[in-house]
Amino acid sequence: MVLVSKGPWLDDDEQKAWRSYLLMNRTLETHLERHLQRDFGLSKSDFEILVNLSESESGRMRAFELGRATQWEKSRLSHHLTRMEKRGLIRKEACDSRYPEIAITEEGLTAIKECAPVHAARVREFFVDVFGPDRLAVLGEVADEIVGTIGKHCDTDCPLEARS
Amino acid sequence: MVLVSKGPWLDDDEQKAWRSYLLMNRTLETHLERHLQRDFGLSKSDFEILVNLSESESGRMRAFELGRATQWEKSRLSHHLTRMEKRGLIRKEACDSRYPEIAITEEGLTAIKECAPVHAARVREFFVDVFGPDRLAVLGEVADEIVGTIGKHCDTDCPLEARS
DNA sequence: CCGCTCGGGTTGACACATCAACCAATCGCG
DNA sequence: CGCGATTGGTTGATGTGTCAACCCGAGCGG
Repeated sequence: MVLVSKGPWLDDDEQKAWRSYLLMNRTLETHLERHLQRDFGLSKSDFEILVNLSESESGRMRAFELGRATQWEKSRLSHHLTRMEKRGLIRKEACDSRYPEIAITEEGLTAIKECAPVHAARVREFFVDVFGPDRLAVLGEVADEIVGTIGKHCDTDCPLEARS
Repeated sequence: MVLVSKGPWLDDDEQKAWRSYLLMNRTLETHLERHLQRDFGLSKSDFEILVNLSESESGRMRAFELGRATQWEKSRLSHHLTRMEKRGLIRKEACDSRYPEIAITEEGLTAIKECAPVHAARVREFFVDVFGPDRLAVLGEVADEIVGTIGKHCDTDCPLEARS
């Protein structure tokens, strides 16, 4: 346990930074997601699945690989995959006499190929370019530290099932 | 329209930073929210509403002031307030022969007073202290820039109703 | 006075996330 | 062999967010 030097409460600067961060998050997320939805009819979740599938060699993965890649809970994954199948973006194929594989469809492939560059451009415009290379590098470092810190904390603390 | 110097796609460093950022977000959010829920039975949304109410002088606000403060859509706000009323955290009072005011209840007040310091401590531990003052200051700046950039972009572009 | 629009707010339908319970094939081990 | 534990996956209930439609009291032009 770290001795908290300044007490548990946040001082004004810290509050301000934290709230700015929260606001940035929400703004970025809703902006990106709104456009994704409006222009291509895809949600952030759809996008994430399709990216993972399309980046794999065969365009097909076992569900739990997707789970590992996305860090989703299995039930969320299952639900979302059935919804995506209904919309024709993916297919569940029972190939090797066991658990099904998830395959991207033609439709899903064209969808992701259309929207990925546009999405990347938006990320560049509103995130990468505003940060600039130096500050972006710093952020990357800190982000990894934070993930590491929480990870360590959880190892000794909370019963997350989303571990490898 | 800015001429994108390096093309729409992200290079490796940018990809890495962006994905680190996304992962940090998810990790932080789920961690904080999970604990808030587990320890106090409050969601992030509950917390946000209660903070705003408890920070106001009278402990009561008009719904659309909450809307302005939280940047939520009005329907989300309405739904969530009715749910919170059912749980006894707030009350809707029709006071001045017009639209109702939202008042925090005793129960809501004790809830927020209990959980706020613990939550703040977690934010300090996993966010503020990992960043450290310098990097935190930088982040605050960038965050505001990004919010500003998206805001400007939206003024001339998208029909967000969540504007003052 | 009538009919307008407009702003604050509610409602309903639907998409989505989470939790707990369940199912079924397999593996370890007696 | 047999049986319990584990693993990969599904299901249903419930809480939450979003969109579009609606409601209703003001203000206002005629």
